Amino acid sequence: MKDDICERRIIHEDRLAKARDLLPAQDDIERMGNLFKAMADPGRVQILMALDVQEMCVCDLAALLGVSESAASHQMRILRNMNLVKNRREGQVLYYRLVDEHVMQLIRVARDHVFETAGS
Amino acid sequence: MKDDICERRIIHEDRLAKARDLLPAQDDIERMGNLFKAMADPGRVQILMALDVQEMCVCDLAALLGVSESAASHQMRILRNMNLVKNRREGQVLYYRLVDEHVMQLIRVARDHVFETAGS
DNA sequence: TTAGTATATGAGCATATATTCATACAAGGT
DNA sequence: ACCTTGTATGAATATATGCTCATATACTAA
Repeated sequence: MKDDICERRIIHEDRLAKARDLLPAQDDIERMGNLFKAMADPGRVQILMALDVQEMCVCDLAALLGVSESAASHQMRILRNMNLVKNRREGQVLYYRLVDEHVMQLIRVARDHVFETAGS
Repeated sequence: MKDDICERRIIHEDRLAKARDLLPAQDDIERMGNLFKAMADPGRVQILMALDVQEMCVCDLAALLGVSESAASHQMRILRNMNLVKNRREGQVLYYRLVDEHVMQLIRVARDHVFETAGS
């Protein structure tokens, strides 16, 4: 039975074991990465910050970002797929808003971090 | 004097103005996006979660992720550049750790979000 | 100094991501 | 029924990202 990390140096086996112990399932890790990926774009950060204070429709958001409505719609799909926003239809207009508190918590911590580490 | 959003529909000018008002400078938005970008990879999420409980060196992290040490080093550079980790040299070994509380706060909120929206 | 270990980094390649364009769908007005 | 508006989506293209490989650097030991 071959060790799958055979050819690799391991300086601290204990730390490795401890790390492996506390990590969530690969599937959850993947989803966390995807969540951050959904926020890993300045346009989408702007969208989320804007949606924190009010509902907005796609064409408003497109105007805010200065991009086409198609591009904005693509962004919204990414945010929807990652469960960051939900929408409500009123006639022809879809109003988007954040799904829950988590999203804004992430935004706030990120903003704090950026402000505190400014210029480093 | 031409309006720079001339050809675009704007349904709610008031909301647009309000959103523009509260948004941070473009530069900060950019840095927030880059922060999330730094976390937008399952491997780096694992690294950050591991570093929350203990210092680890590059070869430990490479073993944890099951990737080459070069690949791990590249990941660490990304995390370093975005001010998520710092290191301490002890002889030939560089021990990495998280720079501050923000990083783990982001990880925790993301994990909560993922757990709560599981299967949707 | 020479050799060895731990890590960093640049180039090149494969894959992923974002935008544009064209088109499709959904709702409302006529 | 038709046309218009608001939004969604697929394909194509341009850019970005992550990996590997080769090489460079930093430190230790002999």
